[in-house]
Amino acid sequence: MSPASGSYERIYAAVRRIPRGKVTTYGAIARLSGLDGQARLVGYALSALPAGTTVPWHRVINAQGKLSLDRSASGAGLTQRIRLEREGVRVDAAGRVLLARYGWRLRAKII
DNA sequence: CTAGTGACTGTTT
DNA sequence: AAAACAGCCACTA
Repeated sequence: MSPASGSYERIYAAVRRIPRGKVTTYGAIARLSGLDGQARLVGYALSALPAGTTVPWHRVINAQGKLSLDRSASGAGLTQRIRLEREGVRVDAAGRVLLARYGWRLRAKII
């Protein structure tokens, strides 16, 4: 891998700013990275992360408050869930998180 | 160069 | 509440 694209670095930097025990959405990371409206690109960048990365990618979930990797609960999906719970973030059986309680910097869009 | 794809999102069925 | 649509843009073939 080595995309050599500066966008990835900005995305990773934004993800590292998420405090422990908090979560945020792909759209919010995109905005913090100067890539407003390009949530898809954030997901693409995270999928390219190496295995031993220090980037807290597990704190990034979708705008519906659910884990995007939840399906089949295997591999990364299970890892994300375990890491979140270890930080004190409660994850629903359906892979849902209460953004109203654990969300980080999600205002500034409503009204 | 074109075409297909995706760890997304908001709106409309 | 769940599914379908369309918009968005970088990456790969």
